[in-house]
Amino acid sequence: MDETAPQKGTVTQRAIERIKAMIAEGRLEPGQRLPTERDLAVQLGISRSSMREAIRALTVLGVLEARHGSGIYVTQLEAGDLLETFGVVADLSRGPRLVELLEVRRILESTATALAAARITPDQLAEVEKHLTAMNATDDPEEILAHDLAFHREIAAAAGNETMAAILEGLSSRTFRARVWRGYQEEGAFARTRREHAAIHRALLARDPEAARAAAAAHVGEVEEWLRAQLGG
Amino acid sequence: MDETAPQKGTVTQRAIERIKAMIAEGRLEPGQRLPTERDLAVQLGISRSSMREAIRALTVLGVLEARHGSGIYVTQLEAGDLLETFGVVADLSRGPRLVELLEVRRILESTATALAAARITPDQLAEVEKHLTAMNATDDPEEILAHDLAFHREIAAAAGNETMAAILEGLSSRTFRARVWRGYQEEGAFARTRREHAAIHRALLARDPEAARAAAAAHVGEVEEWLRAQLGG
DNA sequence: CCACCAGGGTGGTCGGACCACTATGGCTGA
DNA sequence: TCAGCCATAGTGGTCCGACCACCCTGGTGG
Repeated sequence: MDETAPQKGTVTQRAIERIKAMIAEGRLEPGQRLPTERDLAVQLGISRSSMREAIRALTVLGVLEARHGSGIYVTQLEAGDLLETFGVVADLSRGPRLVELLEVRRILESTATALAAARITPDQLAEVEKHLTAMNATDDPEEILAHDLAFHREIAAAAGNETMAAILEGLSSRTFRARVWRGYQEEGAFARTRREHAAIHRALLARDPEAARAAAAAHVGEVEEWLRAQLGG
Repeated sequence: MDETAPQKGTVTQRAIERIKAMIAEGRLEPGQRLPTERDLAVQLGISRSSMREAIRALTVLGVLEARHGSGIYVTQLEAGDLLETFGVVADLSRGPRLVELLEVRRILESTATALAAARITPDQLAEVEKHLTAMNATDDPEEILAHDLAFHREIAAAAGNETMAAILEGLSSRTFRARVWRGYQEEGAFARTRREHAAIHRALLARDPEAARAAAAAHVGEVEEWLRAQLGG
């Protein structure tokens, strides 16, 4: 019997787990710098190539950050860092799963908007209004989309739950919305969208959580139903 | 002027984007096999090392799957595949962010339970009851935790939204719950937990969505409040 | 005292070699 | 004839060593 080798999975996978464990146990603090790739490889008894694959994997997960010429650092491990990959799900989903994603977004966005109605500050509200106005003042689809995203992002931020905001960000990522919105807006949904945004804004202004929840749910629900019909027909 | 090189970011990062784009554009179907690492490296004009890092990154994201000796394949791109990384967020989050995660879970889980009350089949209900009974029949914390997880997983599955179920799975991952549950249950919360589970089951049995929503929200909310108090004190 | 810059150290890339595993096809034996 | 075995080619997994591109620091010269 040989008790030295745990030997499960690839060495790279083990290295990933080891580093994750070090962070989870607090032996590596957010923002802290790690040893060199070369040193880490020696410590874990693997080659630099395998270690680099592990580091790369943790980098795309938003756990580590590699700075060329400087070193490897643990990110701040904030919601935005770790949930950036959530956008990948939205970008690679098609068909029925798009509807499911919109359903999740409807649930979270309606709650976030309700919370925002109760907590939003005058400054944040002004920011929301800025994007609402800008959105209605142009005909450029690209610009409309940008302000639309910012409008909802500000509201999510005002809800005071960074994690929820980060998830919603992923569910509304540029490429995801561009794919769905394109067809939706081409059917002349601009007027309806404008009305729904106005309703959300009105609820925020009135600090009415229930109205805000309903308005947001209806807003996302419209797109959801349209997409469902697209797939069904 | 040289129009050949886009030259943004590292070559590995570019390779990741290229492959993601191929999948998003439908040039690579779910389950399909990719060219070999060596061929892919030649196609994208990079070294095999860099290509391997790109593949490893997409592997941990649940987009690709490498089978030793066989080849590299696109996953089915189902919710479970792509959202597996969501558990990392739960595992590496601490302090206030844990509360935020529980808040997200409360929102999604209450909705999922409400949907389940309306849609659950007799078979699924029997499965839920099985875990409920098993959970109440043992004193082994490990076993209780396992059945607790399964109890909620079955309910989430009955809601009929795989994406939501996958997110909840990540938010309830074993290590995440073990960390929070440990302290919570040590304070003699077993009885309360048992009562709350019974309430959820009763609502499912009565096919009462509103009661189910309330029971699930209260269930998660209890833990949420306890954790908030832990941090505050 | 400050601005500059050269050097060492870091991550990024490359090429090649070998190992571990899989899958295929032909061969063997019933 | 055909089922089962097995050599083998091809695949991903690992390692090594070299070089490049970039940063940061400390010394230098003004």
